[in-house]
Amino acid sequence: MKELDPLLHSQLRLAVMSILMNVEEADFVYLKEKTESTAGNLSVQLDKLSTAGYISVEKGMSGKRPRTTCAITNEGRKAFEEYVEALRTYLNL
Amino acid sequence: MKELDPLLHSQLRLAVMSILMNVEEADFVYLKEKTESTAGNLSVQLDKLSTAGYISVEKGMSGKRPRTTCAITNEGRKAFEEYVEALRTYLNL
DNA sequence: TTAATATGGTTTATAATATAAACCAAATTT
DNA sequence: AAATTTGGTTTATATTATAAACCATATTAA
Repeated sequence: MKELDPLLHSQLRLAVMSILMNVEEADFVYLKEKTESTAGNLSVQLDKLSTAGYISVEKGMSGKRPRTTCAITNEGRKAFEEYVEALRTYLNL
Repeated sequence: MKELDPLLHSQLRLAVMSILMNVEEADFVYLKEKTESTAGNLSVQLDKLSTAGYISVEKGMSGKRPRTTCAITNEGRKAFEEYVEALRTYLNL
């Protein structure tokens, strides 16, 4: 049976990747609301995805407030697709 | 976003459930070979699935050697199907 | 016949992971 | 000017997965 990329096989990281697959970019606050996660948990998981090269993270400013924007990378897209393929063999889809 | 049943969202337990979805029953040795897991890990994960009521575990004898046979329960089948449904929303399948 | 090895596991210790709590700086409101 | 909100990060803790160590019986080899 195929390996399931452990970086993607995590509920929160998978949710984030799932969102980023379908949108040009998304900011921290949006991801937090959509995934109903705590800020701390989200911060940690974004770091991991970023370190793995699966997403890019831009820390900028929106007016006077900080704004962190995330987008999926090509590598991330590829990894996500491979993960889905691997999962199919488990789910018989 | 839907919750992913943490009992099923584990590579080894998911692999076991996946196998048991497609077969009447399977014994310990077969599951170990198919999943390429260590005996210890498999034993622990089978216990968890059993405790959750997702599989039944029968410890018997095959000739002079012990033989542990597993089968999915209706509850397990239902949980697996719900897990697949929840995952679909992440994978856009 | 007894010592070594294989079979089919379980129990326990450890490493990895996810998660939340505590914290921080700046902006806003009271 | 004190309290609260916003947008996070860092660190501590709880949970989980995993393998290592172990156990009992059976088989094989010396």
